[in-house]
Amino acid sequence: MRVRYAPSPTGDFHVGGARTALFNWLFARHHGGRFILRIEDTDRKRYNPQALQWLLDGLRYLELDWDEGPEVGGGYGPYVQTERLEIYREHCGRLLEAGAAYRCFCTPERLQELARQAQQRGERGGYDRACRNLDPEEAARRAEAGEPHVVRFKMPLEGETTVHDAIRGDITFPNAVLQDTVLMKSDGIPTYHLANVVDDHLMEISHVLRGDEWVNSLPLHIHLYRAFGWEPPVMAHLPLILNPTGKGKMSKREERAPDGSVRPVFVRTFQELGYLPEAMINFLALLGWSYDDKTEIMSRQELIERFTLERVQASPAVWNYDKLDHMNGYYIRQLAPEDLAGRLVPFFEKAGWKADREKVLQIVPLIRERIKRLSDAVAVADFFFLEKLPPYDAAELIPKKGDAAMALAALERGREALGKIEFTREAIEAALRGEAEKLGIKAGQMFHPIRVAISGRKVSPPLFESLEVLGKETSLARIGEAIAKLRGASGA
RNA sequence: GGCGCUAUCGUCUAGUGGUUAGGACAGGGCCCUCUCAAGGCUCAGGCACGGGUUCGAAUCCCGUUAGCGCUACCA
Repeated sequence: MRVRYAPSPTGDFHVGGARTALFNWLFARHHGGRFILRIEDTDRKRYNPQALQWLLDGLRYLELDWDEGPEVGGGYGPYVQTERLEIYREHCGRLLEAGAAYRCFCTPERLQELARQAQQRGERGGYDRACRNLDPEEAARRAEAGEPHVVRFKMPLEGETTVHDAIRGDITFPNAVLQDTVLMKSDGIPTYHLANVVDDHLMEISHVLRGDEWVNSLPLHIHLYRAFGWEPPVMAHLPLILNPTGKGKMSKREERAPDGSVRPVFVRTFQELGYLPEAMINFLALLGWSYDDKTEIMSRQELIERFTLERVQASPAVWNYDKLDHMNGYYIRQLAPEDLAGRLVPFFEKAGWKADREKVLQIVPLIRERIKRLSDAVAVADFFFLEKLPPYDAAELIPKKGDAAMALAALERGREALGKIEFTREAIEAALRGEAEKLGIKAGQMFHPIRVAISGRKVSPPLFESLEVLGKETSLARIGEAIAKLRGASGA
């Protein structure tokens, strides 16, 4: 079995595309087939030279390896469509010769006018097939003379076309609504339809798994295969991914909110935010596919073993960031501490901190249950790395049902007690609890000011462990700063 | 507008004629607890509507409605 993922390099690698790639990849790996990557760059206007790199990087991040395609080659190349132009021209010629297609000399202006008139009538009608009945020999002469033209496919005018989709079953279209679609543009570059069909055949693709937005062009594709005298591959249209709002296809753009947060839609952004490839794969696999009534967490290997087309959903799926975050958090917690530490280091370094592995390894147990994305660790663990704590208000130091005097007492007694002990988790806890008791305050009221003093925040990783990792010197210094801040604020 | 696809908790889904309609995320509560998490227990929440077929429909058929997609010399 041979399947392909055939993206168009027009922009950033989108999660919708990643899902399509993943289903093809899982299908190939499950059946021991080949996964082919083909670049469909026939749209010169929207071509983006960075897109290919984004795509390749994204596939590598997700660990979706391709057996044939760019960089790896293969026996059916080239795998970039603009390097195959001669092949399409030759095949287009065959269609022309067989009378299955015709040259159309209608100008863009005429087409526009046609559309305008249709709209005036409240219709949407397409091309009027004015050139369909031109004498082929005369048309050939005009083309020879250099007259600009496109090549259109001759769709049947009457009756209906029934096509088969492996997921949806038979689908029937009245031929009257089908268009004489352009196969070859006036610049000699084929449209998607021609190039795609020709390549899928020549590359011996056995199963086409693509997005649902293509079902309406399936009749054209099937007629193309027939016109060439080819057997079409098994066609399967995957359910679309919808926006979290449920309104429309998943957005192709991501905008940064004023606070810098993003709702990622590009694979690159998910990677930058610290989504684990194993979580992405697992989540994406469940978007339009399921294994049974209980199992959701599945390794790459399990996914490969279990993936079948039969269990692919026909209905569209709404993207759910909460579920992805949950899953990513789960996978983060499953990571061995050394592994997690290694993955965290780049994020800390990007924040500008000296993050040696040893230190990160100490921090990992304190934060692994508190992050959903690797990048979250930066905000959670900042106080371990920062030389100077970000400014906070003295009022933050005051515990619940307490006042400045209580905070001050807790800090002063805490500092004194901590100064006298060996800095281990157990000793720290014992010392702090002891002081709380002596002061006649609740343990929480004792811990709160110290937490804020060492982390600069009301919410932090576990206090005793944090103190231990921070070390005696830094801890006492920060408590000292808090005392000074509190004294200053109380107007002394 | 036309054509096509789809329709089970808010969301992802299990379910293929007989089930107390199951699970997960999100939400509520309780437990654990130094904050926040994580974890455990638990509650609430659904077969779009209307007709058939059948002894019996979430499951099969038809219609309605709704959502989405396509309707380019873009893919």
